[in-house]
Amino acid sequence: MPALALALIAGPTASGKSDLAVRLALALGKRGRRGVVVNADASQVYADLAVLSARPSVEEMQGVEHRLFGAWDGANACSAADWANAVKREIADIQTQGGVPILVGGTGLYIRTLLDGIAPVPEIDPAVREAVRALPVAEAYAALQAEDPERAARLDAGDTTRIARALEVVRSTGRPLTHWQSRSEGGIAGTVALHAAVLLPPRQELYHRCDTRFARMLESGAIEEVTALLTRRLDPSLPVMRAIGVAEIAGFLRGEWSLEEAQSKGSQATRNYVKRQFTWAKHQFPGDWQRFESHDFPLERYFEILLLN
RNA sequence: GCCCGGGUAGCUCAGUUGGUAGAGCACAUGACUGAAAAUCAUGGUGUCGGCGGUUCGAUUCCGUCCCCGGGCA
Repeated sequence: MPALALALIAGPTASGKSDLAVRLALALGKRGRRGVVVNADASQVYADLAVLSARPSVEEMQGVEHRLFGAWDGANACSAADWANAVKREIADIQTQGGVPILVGGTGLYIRTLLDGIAPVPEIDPAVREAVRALPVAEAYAALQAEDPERAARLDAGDTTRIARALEVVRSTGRPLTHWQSRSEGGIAGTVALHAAVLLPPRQELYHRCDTRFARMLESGAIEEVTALLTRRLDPSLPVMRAIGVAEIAGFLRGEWSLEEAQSKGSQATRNYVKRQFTWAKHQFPGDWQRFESHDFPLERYFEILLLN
């Protein structure tokens, strides 16, 4: 049985990837195949963030089915593995119906987890997690040096996220992270015919688009969106609360800075993020995935094989 | 016009009792295994406003001019 087709359009924020995904779906439609766009972005997953995560609008979707956009309530944190499990079900479902899933997104870790799998670390005891995250970094690092010196040696002393993760894993599972990371489970790379394209438009152009994009968000409901989110009084450490723009707009709403400042902070955060995505896309995605540095990506030619079948 | 502040990195500002300077941010480069729009690492940035003077040596002291604030007229 031939491997089932899976398209992937990856790239940084503001690279125009969502639009290309829709165009690919429409092109498939013209040839009698059904393309379904599936979200591979960590923030677009949350229902609470339509404007701020630049979720495609109904018009932008152009009648193409989209899945896993706004699928999580902000009160629930979605991890890379959570997303991978959900997306696997969607992919299987779409393929069963003869459709072609078109993954689109910017979260490298999510995409890697889906394709290569991830270490089978058991669920972390919530009490352990809470206690670990309450520790100041220096203390957490000192604890890690005692409990998992091997991992501690490989981490920078200020890397709060990874130090907390390593510490919660040893404490909750009784084994160090390296033990679990010696193998990865659940990857689907070997079971699909993957057609991947990585978009990397000129940096300066992207930065410019980040600025206009955040300005437009402020005009089109981002402030209202954050107001609504704040009334939920969610744990500020939840991913939904850390999406770009939330803290920037919240500060404005609290009167800590002007709208103008909120805008420049938000644009700045977006640009910084784009740089990180760039570095990931360049070096972390498999080397045989084609990178496109120009803005006119030859969609139909590149996905020719998909469109012919 | 006079009196005060001030002029140092792209920005905001430290600092040098005279030995040509430094933080944060920006920017650049990179890392990335269950919160990843997260977290972190590394790295330059430079006529120290101009011109003179004193000095072995001035960004620092002196003179003068220019520019930006604020005040008084």
